[in-house]
Amino acid sequence: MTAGRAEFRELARQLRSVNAVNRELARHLPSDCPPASAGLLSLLRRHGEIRMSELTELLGIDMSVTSRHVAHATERGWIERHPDPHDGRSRLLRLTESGDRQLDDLSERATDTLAHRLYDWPDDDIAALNALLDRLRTSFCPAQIPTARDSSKK
Amino acid sequence: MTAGRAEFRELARQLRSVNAVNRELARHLPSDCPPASAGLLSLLRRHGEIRMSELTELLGIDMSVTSRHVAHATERGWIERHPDPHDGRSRLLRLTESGDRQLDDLSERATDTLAHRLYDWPDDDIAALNALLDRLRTSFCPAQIPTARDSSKK
DNA sequence: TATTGTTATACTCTATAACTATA
DNA sequence: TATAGTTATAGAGTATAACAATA
Repeated sequence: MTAGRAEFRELARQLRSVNAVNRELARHLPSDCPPASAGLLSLLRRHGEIRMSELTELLGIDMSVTSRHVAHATERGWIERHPDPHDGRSRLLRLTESGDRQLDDLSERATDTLAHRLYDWPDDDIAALNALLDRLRTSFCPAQIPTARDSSKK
Repeated sequence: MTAGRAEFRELARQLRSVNAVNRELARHLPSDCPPASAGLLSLLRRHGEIRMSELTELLGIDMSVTSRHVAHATERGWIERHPDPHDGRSRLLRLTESGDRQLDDLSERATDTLAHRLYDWPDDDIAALNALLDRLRTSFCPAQIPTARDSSKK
C-alpha cells in the first residue's frame, strides 16, 4: 500500500532532524576541514576519477558551489585537477595520497562518533537504515555515475 | 550483534546525502519562509508552549541562533513571545493562528514533494524509515521535553 | 555567582548571474 | 550556439564571545 500523507509529513520532520546529527558529526572534524570537504573526498574515493559536472550531480548542488569546494580542497592538497583528454572544457578530479590519508582520518572520526552514540544499535538496524537512506537518495537524485569498482567497464 | 565500523562509515555517507534531500524540500518553500522557520513552527506545534532554552535543545543549535530565528518568525507574526510567570529571565513561545496556517501550508508543500518523489514507496518502508530516524534523533539528542497533548489533532 | 536570552561578529554553505574557454 | 567551469555577489545558517537582566 502507498504511504499516506501523515507519514510523509512525519518524514519531513524526521529529515530535518538529521541536520542536528550532521552538525554533531561536523563538530568532531579537524579545524582545517569543513564538512563540505569531507563529502567531496568521500565521493571521490567512491567514484574514482570524475568530472566537475559529475561531482556536482552527486552532491546535488550548483556547480559554482562545487567549484569553490574543489578549489578549497585543491589548495590543501587533497585533490588534483587534471585536464580531460576527451574535452578541453572539462577537468578530471581525483584524490591525492594526502587526500586519501585525510579521508581515512575523517572516516575514523565520524565512525567513532556514530559508534559512541549508537553503541546499543543492533547491526541489522544500522543496515536497514543504510538501505532506506540509500533508496531515499536514489529517489531524489537518480544519477547514473559509475563507482570506482565498476568504472573499468565504462 | 553490534554494528561494525564499515556500516557506521556507510551511515556517515548516507546521512550527508540527506542534506541534498532537505535542500530539495527547501526549494519548494514560499520565498518569505526560510527552512529554519519551518523547523521552528513544526516543533512549536508538536510541543506546544515552550521556552527558548527548550526549543534550543530540540533544534540542537546554539541559543543565539534560536534567538535569531525566533525573532524572524515573530516579526512575521507566526510566533508570540510571552513572559514566563515562573522565571523573569525566560520567555514562552507559542504559535499564533497565522503561524498555524503558515505551518499547514509548509507541511502541504513538503508532503507534496515527498509524495511525488517517493510515489512508489510502500507504506511500510516509509514507516520503517520514520521509526529508524526517530531513534537516530533520540540517540543523538535525548532531550526530555513534553509534547503538547493536543498535537494529535488535525 | 549562575542562568536566560540577545546582539555583534565571523565563517560556512548555497544560489544566481556574469564571465571565459572550448565544443 | 551550447556546454564546462570559474568568479562575484548576496542570503541563510551557525558558533563564539560579550553583554543585560534575573535567579
